[in-house]
Amino acid sequence: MLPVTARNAKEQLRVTLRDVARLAGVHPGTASRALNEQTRSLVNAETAQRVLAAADELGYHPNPIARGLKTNRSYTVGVLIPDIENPLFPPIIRGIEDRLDQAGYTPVIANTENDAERERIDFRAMRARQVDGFITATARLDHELLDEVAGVGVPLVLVNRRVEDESLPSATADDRAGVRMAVDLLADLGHEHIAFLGGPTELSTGLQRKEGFIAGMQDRGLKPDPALVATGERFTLDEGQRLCHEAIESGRQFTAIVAGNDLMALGCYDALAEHGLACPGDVSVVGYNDMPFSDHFNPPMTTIRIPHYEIGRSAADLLLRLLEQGPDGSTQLVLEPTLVVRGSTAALDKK
Amino acid sequence: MLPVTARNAKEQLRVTLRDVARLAGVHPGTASRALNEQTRSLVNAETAQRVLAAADELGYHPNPIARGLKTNRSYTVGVLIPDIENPLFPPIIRGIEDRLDQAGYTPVIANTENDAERERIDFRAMRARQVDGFITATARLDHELLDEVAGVGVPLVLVNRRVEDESLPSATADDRAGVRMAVDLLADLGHEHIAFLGGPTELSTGLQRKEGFIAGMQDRGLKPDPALVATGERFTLDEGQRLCHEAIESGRQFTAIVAGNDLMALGCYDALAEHGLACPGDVSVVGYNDMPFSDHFNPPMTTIRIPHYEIGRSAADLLLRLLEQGPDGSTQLVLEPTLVVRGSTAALDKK
DNA sequence: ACGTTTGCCGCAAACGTTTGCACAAGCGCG
DNA sequence: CGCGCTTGTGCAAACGTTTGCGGCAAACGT
Repeated sequence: MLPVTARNAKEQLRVTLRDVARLAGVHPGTASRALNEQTRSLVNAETAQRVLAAADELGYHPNPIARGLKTNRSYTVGVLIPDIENPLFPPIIRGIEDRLDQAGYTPVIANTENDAERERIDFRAMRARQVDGFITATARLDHELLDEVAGVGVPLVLVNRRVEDESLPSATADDRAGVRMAVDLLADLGHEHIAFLGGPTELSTGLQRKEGFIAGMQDRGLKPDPALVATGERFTLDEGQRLCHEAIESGRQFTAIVAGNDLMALGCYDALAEHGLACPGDVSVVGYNDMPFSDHFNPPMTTIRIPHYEIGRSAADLLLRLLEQGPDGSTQLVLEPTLVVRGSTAALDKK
Repeated sequence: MLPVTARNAKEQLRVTLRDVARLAGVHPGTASRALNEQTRSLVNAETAQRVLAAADELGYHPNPIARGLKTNRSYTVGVLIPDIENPLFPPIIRGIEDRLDQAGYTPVIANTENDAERERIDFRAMRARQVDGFITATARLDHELLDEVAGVGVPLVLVNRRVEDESLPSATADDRAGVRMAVDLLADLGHEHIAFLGGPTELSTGLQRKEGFIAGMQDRGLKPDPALVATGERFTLDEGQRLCHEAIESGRQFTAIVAGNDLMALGCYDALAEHGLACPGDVSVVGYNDMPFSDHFNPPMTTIRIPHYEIGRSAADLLLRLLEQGPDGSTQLVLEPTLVVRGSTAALDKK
């Protein structure tokens, strides 16, 4: 036999549907119908009102676990992030979270550390947890995983990534256009020997930026030096640094760098400095993403701004549409990037 | 190796305990016992083996929702972060996630935007979602919320924050010691007029750093100028900038600043620059946290390093202990900070 | 030989919902 | 006045687990 207070506390903790049904003088089933928007019409308006009042009085909140068991929905969505320490992602996450919250969904975030195996594990774990859908910024999705998703029919949208065949809905910025703006800026400043130190081409961001670079160069009548078009294995500072070192040590001549993203650009800063090269004095650098703080680096970074928050929000939006209205083709949402000129680029000093 | 992938994928959709039991030729109840570490001893070793094999063959993963319904546990913990865009937090989150994953728990992260109301909402929402415990970096916990937590008896640990009465377990760095190191450095460099531009004193981080500053100054025989000890409303760049402006415009003389955290220090950079003051030429600045990228700012920031990742990990550790072994007093885990000298501090130019 | 323990395991009742189905009024209509 | 139809509600069976209880052998003690 429990002490009264303990029982009270316990019941306060867990006020169940049965309790509100009892208070309202109806059957739990009826209470359930009254509480749910969609089924409320099935019950007498007056009764519904009574149930709502009772629920309110008791401070009833449905147990999502029980509900989920019955409905196979968790009102939860998995969010896969490749590297949460990349400042690019927090704003995106914020966008996703805001939009999802608003619709009553809760994001469950996992950090895959850019590791395919870990990605797979997180993915499975989340599916086991019955997430209703996925938003992923890690588009290294191998086909096995893709099939798994498709086979189960769980909605998935990509954020800041795309897949080649455009079979998956996505919210991204126009990467090709973005780096063309970078190339244009550099060309306008008089640079002709421009290196591209990009990210892995298995990722759309890596591939499209590289393509954009090549195209942009050709448009300006410049010939990209194949030895100066490198692709790193990850979008990290270290990789940027490594690539930049290699470029310098290759002996090829260049006066500007278009980096795969801001992190890689930052790596270039380091490599340049280690070789006694000044930025932008000797070499101009432009990044990509305009991630938070890139205006505070040394020098302030010239980069391509993409609307982080909106991209996240849009991705969530896409997913919600999928969740609530079923598949409607795969929408490819692409937002416009803009050029932000700061201190890491300078006009070429003609000698 | 792997069985036929298609079948694997299909069956993974929903292979239930009943299926496993059937394949193993036992009752579902028995299968359940065999599958769970703690109850495995209740079933014949050979039978258990058979069940395990069956589970493996079918690729069985228990449905956490159903399990949670029965056991009142979700194997999920709520993580409350005040500002996910502050680079300090991602590494902490990573630490939390790593440790939690390892124990089979999933973190559910919410970003409270430093807003008390939103904090309350997130808190409630998570409780409704049956999280087993909380890790929170937002210690603005008002008493109502605290009572709520205590009343329900749901475990909670603070990360990078503490409460005055030490009634709540926490994992933090030694804030007092940290800023004393900052003061010592500055004093060693010859500075006597040092400003402290800190964060809100409702937060332990704000309060303790301020106290550490006063104590550190006194130890060095310096008298803090009350007009130069300011406390901002938030730990943000903007607040740092505002405070620094005010300090400069106050007309009081100072040659160094101890900032509440790296973000605020960055704000000081901006304010100083706007007033044509050089850092560290005219004014030295030291931050706090050594958050990612503070080595790449202009100038590279002198700051106090705290072990972000370990703090997160330790917090998770504390919570797990609470979860699995019940309350054992409130452990206050405090880790040691270290001084990182970079370019934002310089010896005072004696005139 | 006969209780009694012991070790395994099956049975079924939960956990808090949702939902198909049945059923009871009430009502209009022929 | 009975027929069918609508509207509102109750009933009970799920959803996939865990777990107390009891049963049934086999092993044991005397």
